[in-house]
Amino acid sequence: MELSKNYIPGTVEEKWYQLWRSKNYFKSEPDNRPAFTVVIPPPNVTGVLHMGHTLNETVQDILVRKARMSGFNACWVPGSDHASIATEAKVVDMLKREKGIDKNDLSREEFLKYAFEWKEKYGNIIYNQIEKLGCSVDWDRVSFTMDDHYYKAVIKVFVDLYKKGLIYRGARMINWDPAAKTALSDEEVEYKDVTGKLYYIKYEISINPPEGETLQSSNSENFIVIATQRPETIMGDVAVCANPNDERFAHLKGKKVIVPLINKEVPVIFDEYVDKDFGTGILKITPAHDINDFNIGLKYNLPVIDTLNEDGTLSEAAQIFIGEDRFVARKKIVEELSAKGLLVKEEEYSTRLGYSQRTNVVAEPKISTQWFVKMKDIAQPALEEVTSGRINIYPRDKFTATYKYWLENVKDWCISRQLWWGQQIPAWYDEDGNVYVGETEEEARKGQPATDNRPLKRDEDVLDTWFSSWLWPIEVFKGITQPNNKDINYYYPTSVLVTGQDIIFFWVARMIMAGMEYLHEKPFSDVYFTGMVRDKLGRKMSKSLGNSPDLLLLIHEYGADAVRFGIMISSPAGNDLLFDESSLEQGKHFNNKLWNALKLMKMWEEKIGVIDDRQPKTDEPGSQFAISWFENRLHEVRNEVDTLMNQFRLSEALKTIYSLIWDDFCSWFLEWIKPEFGHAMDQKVYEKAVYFFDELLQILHPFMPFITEEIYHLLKERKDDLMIKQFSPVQKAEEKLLQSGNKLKELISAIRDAKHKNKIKPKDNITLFVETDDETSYQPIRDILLKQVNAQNIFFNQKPVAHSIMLVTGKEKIYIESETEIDKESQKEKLLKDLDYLKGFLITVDRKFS
RNA sequence: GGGAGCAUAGCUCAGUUGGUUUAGAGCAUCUGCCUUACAAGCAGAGGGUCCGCGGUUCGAACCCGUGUGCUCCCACCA
Repeated sequence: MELSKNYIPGTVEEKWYQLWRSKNYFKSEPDNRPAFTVVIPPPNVTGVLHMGHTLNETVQDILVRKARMSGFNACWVPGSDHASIATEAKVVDMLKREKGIDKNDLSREEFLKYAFEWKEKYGNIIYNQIEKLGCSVDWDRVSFTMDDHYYKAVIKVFVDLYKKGLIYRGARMINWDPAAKTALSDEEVEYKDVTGKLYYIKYEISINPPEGETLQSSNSENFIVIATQRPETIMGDVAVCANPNDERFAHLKGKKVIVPLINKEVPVIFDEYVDKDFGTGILKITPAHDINDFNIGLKYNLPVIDTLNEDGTLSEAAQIFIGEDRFVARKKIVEELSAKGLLVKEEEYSTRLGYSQRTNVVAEPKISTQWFVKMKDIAQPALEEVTSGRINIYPRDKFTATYKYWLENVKDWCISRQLWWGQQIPAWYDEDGNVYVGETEEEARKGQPATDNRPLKRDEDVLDTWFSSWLWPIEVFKGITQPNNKDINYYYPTSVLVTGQDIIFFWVARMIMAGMEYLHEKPFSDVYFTGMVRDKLGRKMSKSLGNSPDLLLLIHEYGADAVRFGIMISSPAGNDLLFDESSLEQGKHFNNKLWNALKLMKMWEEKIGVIDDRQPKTDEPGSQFAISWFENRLHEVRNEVDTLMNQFRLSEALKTIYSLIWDDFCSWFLEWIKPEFGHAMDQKVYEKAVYFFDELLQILHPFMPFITEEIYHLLKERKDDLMIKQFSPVQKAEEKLLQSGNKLKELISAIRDAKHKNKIKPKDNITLFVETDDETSYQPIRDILLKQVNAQNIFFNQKPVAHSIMLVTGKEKIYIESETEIDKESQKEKLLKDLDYLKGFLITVDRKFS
């Protein structure tokens, strides 16, 4: 068979993925074996896989494949998330751009039709990418958070929590996204440091002018200065507030001030909340647009004047600049204040603003009636699962504290969204505003005896995406809609969750809550957080920077195995990963190394039994030594790799395997058993080499599934496939053999080095001292040395003699080049010490013939 | 403001209870080699006040203290 010069991944990958799939290797059904279950963190249905997904998916596939080969019934559930706000934004945008349709002109049903069409059209992109990456997911279990049963489960959970009193509706200050025109949860707001401006505005003190007189123009006596970042909200002011201990404002007790531009009188109030030393020491109270002001407003029973519309423009309540965008209005108001001499100054101010995670616009604090989940009680069991160690988080130090802190201080979760794409809240209202909750309208009515047959109107809003994703590990097995079914009983709790640290609150914590609430059991035993993928300069990957590579292009260029290799080798557990294409290059080279080892083996295979006319091979003992050494090295590495993988140190596990294959197998073992030029390969030795190669391919397979399967089949004709080949039990390595092998490697390196540096001339005799009486123990070494270092003469002795002596120690080579005996005390001492350390070898270089 | 993590070669990182490490790997750099599996390779080389300072110890990259720098998370200061 003719093998190509280099490994070509493309067709090989396509071939094997289809074969594996057609043989149902990815499929899982409950059986007698222990389950190893992983649910994929569902990517957004209309998204594409970015490098972060690639890392997560690769990690999961490695764990799943390893488990599958280790006697587990491995089940990896793929799927996607409807991602309500993100997807809806995309559909709205598409409708406007491609069809010129405004969402407001569509009915809910019409819009959802477009949205589902969009999902059908683009929803398969991620599945295709998951496939190309080689992920062994069970395609018969693809789940989507808007599947019929899933939708029902979400509704059922809402109703259930409502009945338990854990869901309530109320007017609260929430974060509002003026672009998407929906409420957001606190977690969906990202705070960014920005340089803003602080405007110092004059508020005149009302002096109750007699009828008919206008207000006096300002002087230092009759106005105060208030600092604000948001002059466009002054029309919503309902008071100004100072600290009661602040002497400067004591004279204002009982007075009123005039809000500029709209000339509205508001009272001066006093509260300890105000920091005397910040700004001007007095602040305006705008309950509708600031959470602190809102709280103060509640305390002093102040009115709430919302001066903004849902889209962030000024409302009629603002009286001026109605309909102008909030930022445009700010500019105009500043101009007008300035024109009227009411703007004292403006200064640069560094602050933090909340941005909507999805639309990236500044979120607006807004009073709004929304649905909330009471978190305190359901958070408690979720906290205990982690603090008790029943759920392990990796890396532990980094995230356990964060997790605890959030749960201990958890706030209620705003779950209603003013969108259409998602599970519609199962609540109905009558004309009087009474609320009816039930899975259907009929049921909702039933729950409330006081109702007559008045028509009810359903709540227009949908639920937060995370209110569906928190059921993911349960409902992918229909655990909510069909409790106690065969799948949920077998697969739950799942084994490990692999996900990004950025969704620890959004998703991980809430899944644990849902698991405890509905199955009274944790949803997974281990949580492994991967780091964030950055570019090689450490920058976040983003579309705008153009530093986020296209996964399919990378696979096309390097092959899926090389992509997997590259991303794993540079991925220290839990730390951010700096993605550099050169690591993919390294993966490609590694493919080729494996490929060439295969080529060498195939060459040998052809020559087995072919007798040539030269001397029969003489290196039998050498090969035997090589075999027993490598066998133990293999055991050693398998133990190491198991330990590392159990600790999720996958990057280190891969490095260990890489060096086992490249260095120990290719550079040492294959060289040691290589027949001398023109000689045939011994059948038994060859078979052993094939066995080792098999083992290596198996250890590597979870990391690089395609090339390993391909080589497995090219190496030998066989009926089974590597992907489902079961690992043999791990054996303990024999220390002595490992050491002998290492010593021999050191020895060969030392002699090569000595030759390189001309310390040994080609015609030199090399005398090797071995601390043993047993000649057979150094015979193999002699064989290997003869072959490896091409020494003319190698002699063995049991005691060191004079002349030039080279000591081979662990790391360095010490040459004693004297012509005389080693009688100096220091040299003797050193020699003895090194001899002890060496437990073995000494070489002398006899310069007699040089 | 509160909390967490990190700091080791040009870059990315190992270094598991302090002692077989006068500090290792991969990548990058430089120098030789197209040697009959592999130039996607082989053989070599250079490169480090283990962030600074102090302490514990026979012995510290590792433990303690302190300072500096970076990163992340949380938090309502106009």
